[in-house]
Amino acid sequence: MRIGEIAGQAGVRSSLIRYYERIGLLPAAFRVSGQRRYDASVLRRLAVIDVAQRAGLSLDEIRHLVDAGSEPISDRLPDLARRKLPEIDALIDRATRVRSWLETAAACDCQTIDECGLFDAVCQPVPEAGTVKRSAHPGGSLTQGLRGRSQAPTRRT
Amino acid sequence: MRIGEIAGQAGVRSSLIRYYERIGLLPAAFRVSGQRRYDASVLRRLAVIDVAQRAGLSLDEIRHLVDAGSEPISDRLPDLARRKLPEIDALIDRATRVRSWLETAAACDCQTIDECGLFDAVCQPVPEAGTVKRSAHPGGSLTQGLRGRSQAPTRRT
DNA sequence: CTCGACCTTGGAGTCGGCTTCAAGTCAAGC
DNA sequence: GCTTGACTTGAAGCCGACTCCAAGGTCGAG
Repeated sequence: MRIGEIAGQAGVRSSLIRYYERIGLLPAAFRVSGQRRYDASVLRRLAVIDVAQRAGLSLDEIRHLVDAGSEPISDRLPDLARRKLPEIDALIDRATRVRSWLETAAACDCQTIDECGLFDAVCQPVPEAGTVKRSAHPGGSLTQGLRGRSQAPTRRT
Repeated sequence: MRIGEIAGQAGVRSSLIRYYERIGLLPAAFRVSGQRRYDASVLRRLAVIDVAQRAGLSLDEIRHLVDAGSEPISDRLPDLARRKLPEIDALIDRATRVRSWLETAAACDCQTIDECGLFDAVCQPVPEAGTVKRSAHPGGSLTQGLRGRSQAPTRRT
């Protein structure tokens, strides 16, 4: 199949497929007089990339995972997986909090966000609510610190 | 408290707080001869923004939620919440799939990604595995279509 | 043999989310 | 009064993830 067909079936633009190839997320496609030809397996790959990315992995991280698959798995895969697990747990946790709050908000008629319990729904039980203060030791702050950010994707389209 | 102190406690840069104020995510701070002064409540706000953002809401969406709180809740809040719920459900679902795969990967010694079941762990049970083909009707494709992307944040720092 | 649809490449542009920089202001201690 | 460190602003820069564009190549139907 040519790139346009793949793109159509995957629901992405051809430019994205070329871009992924360029940055090493997809292996260089087989060419017929310059034009890329694919078999259906690239659709799986694209699906995996999509899900992983939406789950908060960067293209670079995904590339490591996927690279590992094209040749004997590098010893970096289990390491990466172990490093990434707590992050994704945190993501799921946050998303769950926000979800539950959104659920409330979808039905409520409070006058302020705080009446809706946004903060409490969304943040870890803070040691002393009201006394949201803390010694400014770097990294240790509100709800285990806003710091240490390094999450998730940006999606347009 | 001055901006630097808030930033320290929240574990972010002052520039981020100014930026959030600029784009309307934080209300314009009270000034003392030009310099911003805050009370601790802004820490809650920052925490909420952080969690929501990491849960996949854009700053713009968060602004709508948070705007609504500063004045009587706009009628857009429940709407936004209802629109956002399925998205966040999808996010949680994807993250959960990836999580379970990562868990496997952390312990495995397979030779290829596919042996690790990346695709199967990460994608919806596809109608006919192997027959990953479909009529290219826009939006309807692999794993309910990669299309319609519009998720989650980008975080550096 | 031409036409139109589709493909190629490299490079520039866009967008969200920030940070950095330059040039200047403020306040507290010596 | 002067220095020092934290603050101010606006503008520019950066990064990830893409898309778009121009100038051309490929190919199958008519």
